[in-house]
This record gives sequence, structure tokens and C-alpha cells, in this order.
Amino acid sequence: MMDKNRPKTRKDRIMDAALRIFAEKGFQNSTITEISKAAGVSEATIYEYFGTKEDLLFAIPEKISNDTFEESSKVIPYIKGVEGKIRAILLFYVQLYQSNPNYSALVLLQLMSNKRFRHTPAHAAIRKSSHALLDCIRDGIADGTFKKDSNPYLIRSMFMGTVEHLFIHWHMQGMPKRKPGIVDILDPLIEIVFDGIRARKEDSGTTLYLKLEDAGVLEQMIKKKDGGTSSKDKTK
Amino acid sequence: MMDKNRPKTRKDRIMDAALRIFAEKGFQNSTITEISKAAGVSEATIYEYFGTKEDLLFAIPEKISNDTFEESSKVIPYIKGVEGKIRAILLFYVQLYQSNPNYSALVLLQLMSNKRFRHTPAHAAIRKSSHALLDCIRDGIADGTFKKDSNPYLIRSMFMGTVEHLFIHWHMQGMPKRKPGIVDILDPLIEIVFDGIRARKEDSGTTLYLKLEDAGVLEQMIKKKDGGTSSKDKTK
Amino acid sequence: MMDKNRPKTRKDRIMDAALRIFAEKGFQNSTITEISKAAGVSEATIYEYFGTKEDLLFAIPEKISNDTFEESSKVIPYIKGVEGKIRAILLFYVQLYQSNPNYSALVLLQLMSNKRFRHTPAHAAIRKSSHALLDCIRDGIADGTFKKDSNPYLIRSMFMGTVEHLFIHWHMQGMPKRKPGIVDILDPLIEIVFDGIRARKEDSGTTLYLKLEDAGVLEQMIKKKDGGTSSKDKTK
Amino acid sequence: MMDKNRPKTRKDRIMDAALRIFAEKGFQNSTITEISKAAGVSEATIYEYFGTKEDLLFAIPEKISNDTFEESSKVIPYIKGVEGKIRAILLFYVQLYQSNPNYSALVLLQLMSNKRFRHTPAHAAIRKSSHALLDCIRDGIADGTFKKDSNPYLIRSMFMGTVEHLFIHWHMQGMPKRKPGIVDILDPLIEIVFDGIRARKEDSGTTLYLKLEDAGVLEQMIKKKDGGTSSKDKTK
DNA sequence: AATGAATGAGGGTTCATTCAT
DNA sequence: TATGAATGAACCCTCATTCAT
Repeated sequence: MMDKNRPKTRKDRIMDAALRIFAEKGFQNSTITEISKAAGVSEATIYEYFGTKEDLLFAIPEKISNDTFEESSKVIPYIKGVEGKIRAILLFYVQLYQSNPNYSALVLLQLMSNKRFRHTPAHAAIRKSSHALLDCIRDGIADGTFKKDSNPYLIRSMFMGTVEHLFIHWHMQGMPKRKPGIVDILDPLIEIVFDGIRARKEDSGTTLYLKLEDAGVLEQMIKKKDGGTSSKDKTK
Repeated sequence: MMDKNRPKTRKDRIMDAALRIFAEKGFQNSTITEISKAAGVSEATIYEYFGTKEDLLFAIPEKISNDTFEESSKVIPYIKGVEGKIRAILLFYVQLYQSNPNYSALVLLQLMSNKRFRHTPAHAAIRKSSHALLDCIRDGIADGTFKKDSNPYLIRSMFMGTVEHLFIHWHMQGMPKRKPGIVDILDPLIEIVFDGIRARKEDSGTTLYLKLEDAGVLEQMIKKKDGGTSSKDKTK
Repeated sequence: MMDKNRPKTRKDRIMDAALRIFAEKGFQNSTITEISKAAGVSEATIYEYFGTKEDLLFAIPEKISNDTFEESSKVIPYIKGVEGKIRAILLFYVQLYQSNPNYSALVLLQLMSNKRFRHTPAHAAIRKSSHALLDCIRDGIADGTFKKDSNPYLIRSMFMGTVEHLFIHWHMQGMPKRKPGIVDILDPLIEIVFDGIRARKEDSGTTLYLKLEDAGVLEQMIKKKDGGTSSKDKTK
Repeated sequence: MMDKNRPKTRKDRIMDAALRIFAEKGFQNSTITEISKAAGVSEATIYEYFGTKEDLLFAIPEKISNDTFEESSKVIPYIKGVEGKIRAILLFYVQLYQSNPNYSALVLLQLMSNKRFRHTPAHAAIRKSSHALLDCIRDGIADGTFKKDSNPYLIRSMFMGTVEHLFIHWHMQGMPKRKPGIVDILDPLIEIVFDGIRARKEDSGTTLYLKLEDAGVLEQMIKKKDGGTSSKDKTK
């Protein structure tokens, strides 16, 4: 990141212009001519820095996600507890998407449908924080914070899918002002998921044994409940 | 759906070919020429049925989602209980996406990024089941199944976002065989969300504080629970 | 060839225009735009008939040389004697080059330096008459018309190389009017080569068996031989 | 030629690289960028030494043919007899083409089709040896070595055309190894042409002696023939 | 003398769409 | 209704050339 006050290089100006235009009109509907004009350089200059229009497309998220990951790496390690870490990762993620809507539009609407994207350094860069999130979830399962039978991939998909869904539809609606910003949705989201996967020793159920006269009935209940629970196990 | 054994009309053949090709190569990378060849008609014929290439694009999900909604409408009303209904809606949704990967690729990867799509009958058609889902969640909040302070939009986003995320990444990876199919993820997903949002008085824990004098009360409780659980079983 | 009075098809018009422009300005300096204007069609139409600019380039000599070969095949077989046949083949060759200077410019100046040309049907078509010529020379060697130790490839190269050289330089000089046209050079060329390779038993030497009493007789002989040479001119 | 051990100047390195690349890919398909990289200089440096890409193209044969002509000028004047001189000129010509295939490819395949080439010092340089050849042939006609009615232009075209043809096709075939190198074709070529154009008084002389009463006449004839023959021997 | 950086100018190619038949 | 044939309108990309340093 270094000196952020350094005047923008040509390369940066091109990427800035391209990000905006790609996000607004879509990759295929954007022209190099338009980008070059917006960046104040000639078309040929764009090809000096980026071999093809698609290379330019991929260069943008590569840079942004690497920069962001670098930033987040300065903070995340100092957060204790998997829940806090997860919260922090998601917060970085959502804040990036919200503070840079062009970037989120690019990633969520343009890149997902590009078959070549997933063989790209940009894709790898984006997946780094996704991996970090998965690791936290696994840690939480391992250390007993979360239920042993939780599917970490599903948990991650719930977090990321929900956030992505919210942003995709926010973009599809033309990015309206939202009273509760998407960041504000983060806490309820996390709360619901954590509630759903937190290990049950803290569950009120622990008090059950206190006043039950008929242990047999309880046993049946528990068995039945286990049946439901174990059916979930199959899907793991 | 009508008579499914009727020989395919030209229009259907065109839409079939277009769906496949749009899904495989993306809307912009597909050509009318290729579609016309795959459909066995001339290019001009496509323009007889569909005014523009984009009209053709939108006609496909409109038909499919309307047909599917019609199908699901025959079943959903007869399912009792919001949880069961929600489960059923999601199941239809996932099964459609899984059984017709070209369709899910089209909707999730091609249409999302099309700005004109959201002013389209196709978009309205697709949103119908999304509305139904939201209605169920609201019902659940209203009838006390879910916590009063639940955000129904968030709940819906969690369901749909997670499913969409799973499908998007399945497509991005080239639709690999999955041992637990995405349908099988549905139960754990629903379980986690429901666990996270269920009103706590119904939690087995809270009621258990009561002194249980006889099995009859418990039995009723269990039946109630079975009702919910068994509804799930049917759909599996 | 069929009906030559049929109105020119679009395809023919394109090839005609392209031949002229390629010949005048060179392949690389000709533009599809210019050709399309000259042919009175749109640029896209050119791409309907010829996949690429280079395909168009190759299509022209393919057609012309096939047509010419077909024409010559109607005549050559009825000519008796290898010398006559060779003369006829070369005559066709030179007349084609002379009557269609754009074609000769194309073949000699544009195609020779194209590495892909030699893997082309056009190249094969052009080589057909070259093969025919080689066969005649071989026949001449086999039947004793030419010296047994003649190198047929060399003979052919002498004929074709000389003709090509003359045409190349004629083109390089801007195709000036030549008092003796290149066709008129053909006879002396053939005479020199034949003189150089004819088996010697038929040589004038046979007359020398006569007893020579004085130089005067010899002088007459020489004159006579000159007469013979000029008598051959009739075939011009 | 001067000192050949002097380290290559920048200019020479550029010309060397350009010759190779022009020959391999053709003038139009070669880029200044590629040449500059191969020469180890910047593109701008090429423009320091050569005003345009085409100037660079023309500078190469100008230098090579001048150098070669200079070399050949040291030898040719000391060869006696037109046949020997012709043989020597052709030998220089063929050896240059064979020892420097990039050069022959350039001259025969790239320059011929360049309309501006013929108004170039390079063209003039190349034509010098061609003129020398023509002069020799004229001398041969004037001094009675060749038939009075020989067309010197035709003779020259036969020599040069045949050689060029052989080289052009050698290049078109990808410069395959040839068992008889093109140099080895030179003798048969010259033999055939000379046989075809040699003044006839020397003809068929071998049988002449049989019945000649006056040996004096024969002697003169034989002497003349020896002059021509011996000149050939030197160069063999 | 040497060059890094920038670009003007242009060309081949594509394709959705039209329309006479 | 169906289509063969035609094209207008773009767009990506290339590259010889320039010029400030």
C-alpha cells in the first residue's frame, strides 16, 4: 500500500476507470475506447499495461483483493476467539463490498459468470479470505465452540451466500439507500447462525434432569430427538 | 405443463437450444447462428418467434419458472405448518436448479448481471416463489413459530443466498459430481436457521422446566414435533 | 467454365476486385474495405464467401489455375511429340500470365512469399501444369528425344524460371509495352534449351560426313542451318 | 569488407537481426519490437540508424550486395574468356544465395514484390552483377563465342531465372538439404545454355576430321573451340 | 547516443438484425 | 410461415513512429 498520496499512475487511472465502467455497463458492454477516454489515456496505452481487455478485467480484483487481504491480515490475528474472528472477517468483507460498490458489482455480477476467471490469480486472491473464514469455522468446531457435527462448508456458504445475495440484490435494485445498511444485517445474521450451531452444553436442555420423575419418558424423547439430529448427520 | 408428449414445437426447440448454449458459453458469447443451427431452424426463424436475442434470453426463464411455480402451487397449499412449507418451497427451488443445471446457470450467472432483466416478466415470475417464501417466513413470525424480532428478509436471504452460493460455486467448478448433492445440504441448512430463529418457548428446554406428571402431555409434545419432522421426511 | 455470359455472381465480383487490388498494391497493403467497395458489396459479404482475407487470396489462383488447366487439358493430349507438348504447355502458361497480368503478379509476387500458400489447394492446382511439364520432359528423355543424362528438374526449372524471371521483371518495371512480347521469347528459349539437350544423333553433324572440299561448302551449311532455325519461327 | 574481426556495431547487429527476422517471417509480419529485442537495442535506437522500417529493409541488401560485388570485382577481371567469366559471376551469385539463405529469401521473396524497391540504391547494387553478366554475354556474342542472333537478355534471363527459380522453390519447401546443392546444378545449366547458343561453326566438330582434306581449316576451328573450353576448365 | 513511454491511425473480423422471396 | 442472403455498425487489437529525458 505504501504512500497512498502518491499521484495516481497511469496504470491506476486505467484500472479505476475500468472498474467503474465495467461495473456500470458490464464487461461486454464496455469498450476500451470508453475506458481510455475516462482514464485520459490512449487506447494503445491500455494495451501497454494490460495485454487484453480481459486481462484488465482480472487485474482489478486481483489488486483490490490483495490489498484488502493485506489490510485485514494486520488486524485479524489479534482478535481472540473464533466468533470474534469470524465476525471480523465478515465485517471486512461486507465493508469492502459496501464501500466499493463498483468492486462488489464486478465480483458478484461480472466475474462469477466468467469461465476463465477461476483460473486466475485474481480468483485465488479473492479466495484467500474465504479460506481464512473456513479455517476459523473449523477451529470453532475443533475447540468445541460449534457443534461437532457442523458442516464447515455449509456454515461458510451460509455466511458468504447471504452476504452475496444481499449485495447482488442491492445491485440489481440499483443500489438504493438502505436504512439498515448491509453491515447492520451482519450481526443478526451471525447471531442466527451461531445460535444454530453453537454446541448445546450451554443449551437450556442441561437443566432437564432436575425435575423429571419419569426417566423413561425422557429417554424416549431424547431418542426421538436424536433421531432427528442424527438424520442431519447423514447429510454431512 | 400440458401434454408433455406433444412433439416439440419450433419455438420450444429454439428455447431448448438457446438455454443450453447460453448456459454453456454465456449470453454474449453465444450467437444466433449457433442457436439456429442447434435448433435446426434458420436465424430468421428465431426472429419470427423472438424479437431480439435478449427477448429470447428472457423468454426461457419466464417459461421455466412459470411452469415450475405452477407445479409447486399444486403442492405447497396442502402442506401444513410454516416450517414444512418453507422446506417444501426450498426443495422445489433446489430440485429445479439441480435437475436443470442449464437453467440455474442461466439464472444465477447470466441474468443476475443483466440490468434489463429486473424489468422483465421473467424476473417477476422468478420472484413469485421468492415472495411465497417470504410470506411463509412472515407467517412463522406472526404465528409465533419464529422469534418476533426476526428479520424475514434476512431469513429469506439466508435461505436463498446459501442455496444460490452453493449452486454458483458448483457451476464455477464445472458442475462436479457431489456426494452429498446440494439437496442433501438443505436439511442441515434449514435446521441451523430454524434453530437460530425459533421462538424459545417452544424450545424443548424451556417447557421441560415444568414438572411432568404424566406421559400424555409429553406424548402430545412429541407428536407435535413429529409432525414437523415427519413433514420433512416426506420431502426427502 | 460453362456459360461465360452468365452475369457475374457476387462471389466472382469479389474475386475480380480482389485480384486487381491484391496485384496492384500487394496483399498486405490491400484492405477488405477497398475490395468491398470495388466489388460493390459490403465488407461483411466478403466474409460470407471467404472466411478470411487470406482465404480470399488463395481462392483466386485456385479458381484461375483450375480453369486454365481444364482448358489446356482439352488441347494438350492431342499434340504429338514431346517437343510440341512442351511448347504447348509453356505457351498456355505464358499466355495466361500475359493475358492476365494481375494473375501473374499475384502468383509471382504475392504468393511465392506466403508460407501458408504451399499447403493450399491453390498451390496444388498451380503445380498441376508444372507436373505435366516435368512428365513431358521425362518422356522426352525416355524416348530418346533428349539426352539420357539430362536432369528433367533442371530442364523444367530452366523453362519455368526463365519465364517467371521475365514476368517478374516485367512487373517490376511497371509492365511496359514490350515490342517482342514475352510470348515471342518463348521460341528462342525453347530452341536454346532443346539445342542443349537434344540427343546428338539427329545433330546436323550427319551432313558433315560429306567430303568438304572447301570452306565455301561449310559456309553454305551454316547458312542452311540458320535457315532451319528460322523455319521454326513459324510455330510462333 | 575491411576488418571482419571488429566487434559488431549496433547498426550491424540491427541489420543482422532484421535480416533474419524479415527472412523468416516476411517484412510485413516482422515488427520493429521483435527486431529490437533480437538486436538487443531499443526500438527508438533502430530509428536512430534507419529512418523507417522500410529503410532498414533496403539497407540490408544494399550492404550485402555491395560487399559481395566488391569481392567479386577482385576476381572476375582476371578470368579470361566470356564463358569463364559468366561461370564465375553465376558462381558468386549462387554461392552468396546459398551461404546466406536469409539474404536470398529476402531478395527473392520480400523485395521482388516491393514496388518501391526498384527505385532504391539497394536495387541498383543488386543489378550491378546482373549488368556484368549481361556485358559478358554481349561480349560473347560480339567475339563470336555465341551465335550472332542470340538475345543477350534472354540468355541472362535463362541463367538468372533458373537460379532464382531453384532458390525460390528451395525456400518455399523450407530449405531442405539437397544432395546436389544448387551450386552443383550450375555446371549442367551452363552447359545446356552454352550448347544451345554456341556459334555453330564449332558444332559437331568431332566428326569433322574424318574426311577433311584441308587440315588447316580444321586447325583454326579447333583452336577457337579450345579457347572456349579451357576457360571453362579453370572455374570448375 | 540511447531509450522508455506513449499514441494515432487503421484494419480485420464479428454478429445481430433485416427483408425479399 | 420460413429462410437465404446481405449488411451496418462496432470493437479489439497492432504497430510504426515520436519525443522528452
